[in-house]
This record gives sequence, C-alpha cells and structure tokens, in this order.
Amino acid sequence: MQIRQKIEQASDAFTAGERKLAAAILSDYPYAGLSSIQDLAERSEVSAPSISRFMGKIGLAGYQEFQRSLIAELKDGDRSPVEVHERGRHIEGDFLSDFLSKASAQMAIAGDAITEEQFNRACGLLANPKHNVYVIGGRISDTIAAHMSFHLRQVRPGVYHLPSDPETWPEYLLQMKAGDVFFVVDFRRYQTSLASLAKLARDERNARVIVMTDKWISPVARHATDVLPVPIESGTLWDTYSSALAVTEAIVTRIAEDNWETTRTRIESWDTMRITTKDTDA
Amino acid sequence: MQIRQKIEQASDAFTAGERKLAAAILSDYPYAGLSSIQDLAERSEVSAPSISRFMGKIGLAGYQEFQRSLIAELKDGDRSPVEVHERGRHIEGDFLSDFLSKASAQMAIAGDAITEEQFNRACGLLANPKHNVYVIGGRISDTIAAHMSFHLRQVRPGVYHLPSDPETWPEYLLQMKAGDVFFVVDFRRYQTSLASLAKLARDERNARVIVMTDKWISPVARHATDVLPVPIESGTLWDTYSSALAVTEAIVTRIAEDNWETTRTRIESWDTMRITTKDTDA
DNA sequence: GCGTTTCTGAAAATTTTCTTTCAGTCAAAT
DNA sequence: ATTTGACTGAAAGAAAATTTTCAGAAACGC
Repeated sequence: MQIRQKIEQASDAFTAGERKLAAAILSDYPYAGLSSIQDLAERSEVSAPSISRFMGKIGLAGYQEFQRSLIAELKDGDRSPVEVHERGRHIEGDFLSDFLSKASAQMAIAGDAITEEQFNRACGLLANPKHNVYVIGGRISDTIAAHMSFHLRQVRPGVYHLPSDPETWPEYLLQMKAGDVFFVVDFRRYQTSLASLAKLARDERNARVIVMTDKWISPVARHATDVLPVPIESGTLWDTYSSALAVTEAIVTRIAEDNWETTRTRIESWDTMRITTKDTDA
Repeated sequence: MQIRQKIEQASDAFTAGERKLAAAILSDYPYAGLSSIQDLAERSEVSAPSISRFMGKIGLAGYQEFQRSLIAELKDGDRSPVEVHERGRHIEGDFLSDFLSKASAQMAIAGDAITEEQFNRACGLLANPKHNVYVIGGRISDTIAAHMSFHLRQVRPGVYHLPSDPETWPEYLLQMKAGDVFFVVDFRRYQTSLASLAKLARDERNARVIVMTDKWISPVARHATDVLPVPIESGTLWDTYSSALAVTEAIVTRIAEDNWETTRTRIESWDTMRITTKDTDA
C-alpha cells in the first residue's frame, strides 16, 4: 500500500497537529518526506516527536521506514509522472476527487469552445492602454470579474471595476469614451440589469463589449462585440466557475507576458506604494 | 550541475574501488544514492569510508550533501507535467489550450493533496448551523473567500465575510463565540496581518481555524485546526487559483447536497426577499 | 466551572549515520 | 627482495537524526 493511502486510512484518528502534518506531506508528495525529520518538522510546524508518533499511528515502524517506503514508491513510479497520478485512482464515492475530475475534464474541453482567434482578440482589446477597461460581473460571477480586474490593474492603468449597485453605474457610463472596453461576466440566472447596462455602454458610449458567458448565452451577448463561451455545468447542484477562472487567468497571463517589461516595472512601483499591509514572501 | 555529471567529470582520477562505486551509483541512478551510506557500501562492495572520501573527490561536502542534491534533482525532474512550460515559450496559436490543459492537469492532482477525511471534516465544520462561520482571504485570494461565503450563505445562516480593512476586524472578533469557524484563504505572498488575526480568533475567541493554502504553507497554518493544501503553481508568471476555486465549490456543493431540503427552502425564501434585481432564468 | 483525558514539544536518551584515524595490504619500482 | 606510495576497511570518534520521557497545556466530558 502506498504511504499516501496509509495516511488516508488512518486519518479518522488524527489530531489537529497530525492533520497539519498530513497536509504538509501530501501537499508536496512524496518529496516533503524525503528530507530529515527536522526539516519536515519545521515545514509542517509540528515537532519532530509528533512526526515520530505519527509514523507509528499510520502503521510504520518509524521515520526511517517511512522514508524507505517513499523511496521505494518513487522508484516504482519512475515509469512516468502521469502514471503516478493515474495509479491509485479514486474509487467511486470520493466526493472531492469526483468533483475535481469532473471540473478538470470540463476545463480540458473549455479550450475547444473558445478559438485562439477569439482569445487573441480579447487579449488585444484588454491590453490596449489607449482605451480604458470597465469590468463587471453578475451576482455570483462578479468573483471572476474581480479577479480579472485585480490582475489587469497590475499590468496597465485605467481599469475600473463597477460596483454591483446599479445606482452608481451612470457615473461610469458617462466616463466611458468611444473605444473603451466593457468586460462583462454573466452566467445563468442572468441579470437583466446587466443587459441594459451593456446596451447603454455600446449604443450610447460606443464601447466595445466583451462578454464571458455560458453556453446558453447571456442576454448581454446581444450587445456584445465579442463573446467568450465557457462551460460551467458541473453535473451537480451548482455550476462550477473554475473553468471561467482559468480562462480569465489565461487572458491576464497572456497580456502580462506579452508586456512583461511594463508589467514588471508597474508591479515594482506598486509595491513601493503599498504601505498598510506588510507581506512575507515565504 | 547534476551529480551524474560531476561523477563523470572526475572519473579520470578514480581508483578501482571508486569506479565500482560510481558504477553502482549510476546503474540505479538516482535511487541507489537515496539509501544510507552503509547500504550503498554493501551494494557497491566498497566500505563506507571510501564512499565518504569519494564525495569529497567529486566536489561535494559529504554524503548528506550528495543525498540532498539527488533529491533536488528528482524533484525538479518531476515538474514536467505541470511545469514544463518555460516562460515565453508560448508560440502563437496555442496559448489558451496550453494554459487550460496545465490548469486541468493540476486540478486533477489537487485531489491527492487533500484527503477525503480532511475534506469531510471541513465540510462538517462549515455546515454545522450551531456555529457561525467567518470567512476572509488575502489580497488576491479574497475572491475565493468571497465565492465561498456567497454560496455558503445560500445554504445556512450566520455566514460573515470579513472586509479586507483590518480596522473592522475587532468587531467581528468580538462577535465570535467559542466553536465558531474561521475560514482563511491565504496563498503566497502571505499577509502577516491574517496570521495575527487567525491567532486572535483561535486564542482569544476559541474559534476553529480552517486555512486553505498552497504547499509552502501559510503562516496562518500555525494557528489552524485544519489545513487544506491546494496546488497553485501554473508555471507562468502568476499562480492559478482555479484549483482552489474548484475545491471551494466542491465544499459548498457537498454541504448543499447533504442539506438539500434546508437549502432549497432557504433559496426559495431568499428569492422572494430579493426585490431590486430581476433575473431571467434563460 | 472542575477533574480527567489527550495532546504536545522541550529536553534527554538512544540509535543511527557519517567521518576520521590508522594500520594492514597490495602493486609497482628499484 | 625490499622500499615506497597509494588504497582500503576496521574501528574509533564525531555528528546527526530519531525516539522516548515527561511535564505542561489544551480539549473534553460532566
């Protein structure tokens, strides 16, 4: 049996510290377990003795046996990295892995729904610093919009994220100039207010409207110059937006990579401007 | 430089025993070097001291450095499935599908890092209506936190999403009761303020702290009762949060399905309470 | 709340691992 | 045959890693 499985098997009886340890081991499996017990202790933020006890709990003689087993697994699994993950594939009933593999499969096909051409056009429009970018999302999908505007702001100036309150929208509409880009994320249970907003943006302000939507196509699409369709059906109670997020990230990453020098200097000067919150980099 | 190359480079000056040793190491590279010096001594039919000397000869400080280097090599080599992509290599034409398949592969392995047990525990804690739930995320990862709180709110009462302004935090802290759940999303470029907040929540308010983090493990983890590790490396300029979002969705979906009746009636009454925004369902 | 059980890490003890010393062996050169 | 020099491994020594002990802290049940 793989160590990983032993861990899962024993996980009912884990204490808080042991769960932290298990998370550390599994999150960088199997390499996290290859260094000394002290290294691992430090990384997982439990003491070495706790690790030692843990090994007994999952049915091993001690840390050394644990390492030996990991090496043996590694040696076995040498064949191909893909196969390593293929092996020990979840048996039906694991909710999480079930869900994730569905989401993963869905994401794999998301690339087919959007042509490279569409993708490039969208990137081009959003990257152009001559025109401002306005971003908004639906009630739930605003998460995606927020992510987009956050990253885009790191790459270029003139990015505005519209608040969800319609009362504030006219202000932004008035600010829009011809050629500006209006990026709308809207998934089902569409909001009619967004469609009206998009219509205004296009008809009155001559903005270009890009809409990211699902395959049922939001009413916003009627007023769009570009549509980015993304699959969201998860086969469960709720839709999954992870593909949408991935596409969003693909867009901003592409833009950032294409304008790396600008982006780098911009992020650097940004960092010097931030005062309130201190970060630790590792 | 790889160990293997160091060996080859120094091989002119090898003695008989050293050649035997080199052969043994290279014949099962790199695994032969992963066991103890004595094991290797036995296998290669030279004494441990000879091995120790050998390491000096090929330019290493000792056997331990030798092992550490081998592990590092191994780890690098494994990166291939997700991280092959060298920056700037994206030839026109496939950026999107490239990016998506990487994200998809990464998501597939996300399930391995979190055990079903951990997942269930987290769901259980978050679902329990007896205790309130407080949610917060880092500067960027707050979008994940927002998604979580949004959906969770549809399923149960008592869900609070803390604003990012630290000035407002004391209010929420004071409101927390023992046993309440504090869900923190924190990915790298960790914010120390979140760690302090988590510490206060746990130590002063006796809250249970669940932290979703990457494999480098956020400082928040020190104060956590549960850790959910999620892979975020995309091999590009920025990390990708799509796996994190998927895990989040898996959690809320699970909770909603387990409490479907409650959820349904809750959403229905919610809908009658919403007045400002009108939806169209298709 | 209060006693009980469980968990945890510091420090000590133990074990293992690695390195150094040193004397014996071997081969080549004289 | 003897000397020389290099190579080697046994054993001692040093260093490190791992396990055990133990007392304080936290969590739990009543």
